[in-house]
Amino acid sequence: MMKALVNKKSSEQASETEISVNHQKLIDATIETIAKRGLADTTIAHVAKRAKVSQGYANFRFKSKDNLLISSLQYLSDEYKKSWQKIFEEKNIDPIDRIIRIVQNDFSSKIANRNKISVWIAFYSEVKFRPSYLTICQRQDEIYSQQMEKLVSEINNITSQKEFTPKEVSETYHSMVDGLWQRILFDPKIYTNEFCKNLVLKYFKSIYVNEDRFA
Amino acid sequence: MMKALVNKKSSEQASETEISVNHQKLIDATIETIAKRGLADTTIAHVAKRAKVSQGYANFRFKSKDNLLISSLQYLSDEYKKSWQKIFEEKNIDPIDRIIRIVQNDFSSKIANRNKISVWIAFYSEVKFRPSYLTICQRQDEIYSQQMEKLVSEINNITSQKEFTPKEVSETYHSMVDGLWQRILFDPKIYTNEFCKNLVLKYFKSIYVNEDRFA
DNA sequence: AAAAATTGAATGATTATTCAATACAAAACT
DNA sequence: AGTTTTGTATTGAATAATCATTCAATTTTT
Repeated sequence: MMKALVNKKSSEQASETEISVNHQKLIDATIETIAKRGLADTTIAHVAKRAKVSQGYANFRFKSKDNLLISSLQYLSDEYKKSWQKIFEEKNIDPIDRIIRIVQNDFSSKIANRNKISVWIAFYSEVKFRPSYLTICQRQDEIYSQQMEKLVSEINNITSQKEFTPKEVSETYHSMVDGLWQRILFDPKIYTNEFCKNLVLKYFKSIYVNEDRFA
Repeated sequence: MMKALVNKKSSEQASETEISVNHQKLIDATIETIAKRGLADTTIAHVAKRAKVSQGYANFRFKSKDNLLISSLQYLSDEYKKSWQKIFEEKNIDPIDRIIRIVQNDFSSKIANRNKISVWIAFYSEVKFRPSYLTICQRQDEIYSQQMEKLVSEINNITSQKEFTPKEVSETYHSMVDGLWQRILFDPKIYTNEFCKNLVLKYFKSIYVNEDRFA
């Protein structure tokens, strides 16, 4: 009923947009619910209530709870991907500045906050048992790693750093980010975004010794 | 009934040992069940069946499912702790050799295998909602970090490495390990234990440039 | 008025927990 | 030694709660 009122406001738009509104509201509500209660305690009833639609509708709209969860993970993944794709696609930017932008993004408060991280880890924890979760996570990793290696390769060329291969640097960075995200969840007082970002920059400094921008 | 037969075999032992046998059987079964089915799909019935006791008994013995899960996490944590405590306590060992032993342990097949890792991450994912999980994980981390920093500090002294503080090196190492464990879960073909171990050793090489043992 | 969107109560499946009944071991008694 | 009694360990079926899913009824839009 309250729902209907809200929709009425945008009733001039195409019905597809209408559908998208509810679609997105449910995905947002799912992510928020997982963040607030954990995946184990995320029920259709909770999500529906938060999205202000009926329980029956939530199920009807996504066909199943499983499907709603998969869509939410996909959304989260797309959101993250967009944020780093933008940086990789920027023109006329020095490779080192670009990688610094990547690090800043990975520890920006929009990406690396306790709510988002807890949702990521909730999905990670089920990856072994839900092939669809695994596929979404792997696809994301693959493209990120690919672009990252290319970028590191450019930096290696500029700096004539020979000791560490692009793959090694990229993998090390990636694992550090994942590990630090986890630790933000454990103890956000100690692992502030600033602390994490600086730790990673210092890692780059250890490899590209003469490069001041990593300080 | 079948259970009774098994118990009879060891009936000469003290009854406390008897109790411990079932206690441990249930904890083992819990960890195995989480590894095989995931935390979300781990029911008392599954655990009891795997431990070959009745469902009622499993609950009775641990008072509640929650309590059984906490005990299992505590067991896992203790097991891991023992493995690195042993290395930290070894006498007459060079600091660099000691840290290499630590790395070897963290990526030994007994510690860093998909089953164990999936159980860890299952618990991690609930850390935000279960204070008892958080406490267990934090306590472990704290002691590990403390010993690690002390060890890195010794190495810094020997090598007169000044650029990176013990805390920085220790945190970086720790986050890399957590991140790599996660990646072993995603793609064990690429992230073999050997690959991970070498990546971490290479990180140390980047810091302690003149030290050949990290190669 | 017809079609589409949305509701919410009913259903059936799953599951932690309880507890009366049983099996067993140890102790007490012939 | 054998029998009975007592206390403890264990069972498994019943219970009650939770939850995803369904769908007939209602509301809204066209």
